[in-house]
Amino acid sequence: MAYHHGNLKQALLERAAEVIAEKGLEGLSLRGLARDLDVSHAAPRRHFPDRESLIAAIAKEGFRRIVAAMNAGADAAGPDPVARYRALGRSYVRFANEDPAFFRALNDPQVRRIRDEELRAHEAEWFETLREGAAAAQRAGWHPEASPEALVAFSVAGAMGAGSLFSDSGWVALLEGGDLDTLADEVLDLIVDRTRTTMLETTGEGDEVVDDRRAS
Amino acid sequence: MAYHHGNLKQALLERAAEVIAEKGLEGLSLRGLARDLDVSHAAPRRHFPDRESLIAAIAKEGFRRIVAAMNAGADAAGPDPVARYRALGRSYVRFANEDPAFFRALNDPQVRRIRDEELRAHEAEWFETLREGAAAAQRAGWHPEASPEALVAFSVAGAMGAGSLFSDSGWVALLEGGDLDTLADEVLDLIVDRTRTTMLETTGEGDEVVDDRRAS
DNA sequence: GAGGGATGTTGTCGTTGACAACTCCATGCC
DNA sequence: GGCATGGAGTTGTCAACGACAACATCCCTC
Repeated sequence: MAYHHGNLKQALLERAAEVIAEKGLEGLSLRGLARDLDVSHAAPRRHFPDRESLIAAIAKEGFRRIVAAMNAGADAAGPDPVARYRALGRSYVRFANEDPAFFRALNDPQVRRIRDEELRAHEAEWFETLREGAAAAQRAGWHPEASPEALVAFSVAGAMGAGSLFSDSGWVALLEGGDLDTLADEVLDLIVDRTRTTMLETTGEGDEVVDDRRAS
Repeated sequence: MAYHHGNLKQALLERAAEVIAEKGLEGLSLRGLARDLDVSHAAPRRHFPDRESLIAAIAKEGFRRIVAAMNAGADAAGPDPVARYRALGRSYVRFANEDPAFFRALNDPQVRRIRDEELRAHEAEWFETLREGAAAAQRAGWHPEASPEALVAFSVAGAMGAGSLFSDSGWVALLEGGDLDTLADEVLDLIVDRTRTTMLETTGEGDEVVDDRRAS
């Protein structure tokens, strides 16, 4: 135990998440992590060949978590596709607030430049989660007039924008009044806009709509 | 002219914008700029005491430009407040595509951490531009049911999200089909959603609505 | 019990941001 | 005309960092 750390890779990832939360991504250094974990400055290299690969690993974990959070939120919202769609977005914003380190890692331009096959697969999975949620909502009568791809872009933009806005203290300071959670709910309402849903009379399923605001 | 550069400060800012466009913000180094401009490594220090102040200057210029672009777009959209509001967002997204260096600088988390009074003033000015646009649109009958602050948050989130989405080649690659400009227009339509505007019969001004898609 | 791979260490190099001390030069003032 | 002043640029240096190489140690397996 004196020589070998035991589980350095996991420890690096955990400490890295802490550092990102404290000082941001640009404050993350391999040597700093090594110091924090009492290993030599080159030890991290055994697990991550360079700084970028460590960041990529963090980002992958972030996508895993956020997709899991979104799916969990949707499942908690019940069967109605529009409610599920709303829960996807709400969970995304919630994640941005509750796990800012990972959220920042996901949207950091430095991360966005990384060309890593696995990372792109995780990105795509997140994207597809929103795509399928939007498509299901549209099949259930939401925005029947819009093109599916426009709804995808609208969903992605709305989620990323709301997440960025509410997780950035600088922007939040410019928002006047009220509870942030309430405001986020109102923004989600504007995005989802249930009045744009044409109720499908054939099934009647859309009539008893679950209120997903408190669901996740 | 051999000793003095003549206009090093401006040259630094211009070259910095180029570098950001090429390699991103993290690829920007004071020493690199000095090399590019054939001055000594410490020369930039006379104009920008540290790297952060240079980046802050870039970001300030970016906010100036984007506010100008948004106001110009709104003016070109005519008198209808909802059309003007839509043009604000459309101009923002257009700016994100046409001037990616400055757009990235604005939204970079590194920039968002900078505590610079002038920079915050510029941020606030941008924010207020959207706030006033949204408020005017609401006074003209747009989303009369929503709380004003929710509309502000929705507007900011929509603009930032759409800008981030369409200016990031990684996300764009996941969007299927079609022309990006058209898709951006459709997303703006979903955000603005003219059908949510209650026409004010008293003035009748809202009846002849300008189509602001081609306006800016 | 002898490899051999995985893990960690020491040492080094080039780059960078920050800082100090010095030099150059334009301008204004006596 | 000579000189002070301060803005602008230079050289030199330091600490921190990422990357790399060479070496050391540990553990597992055959």
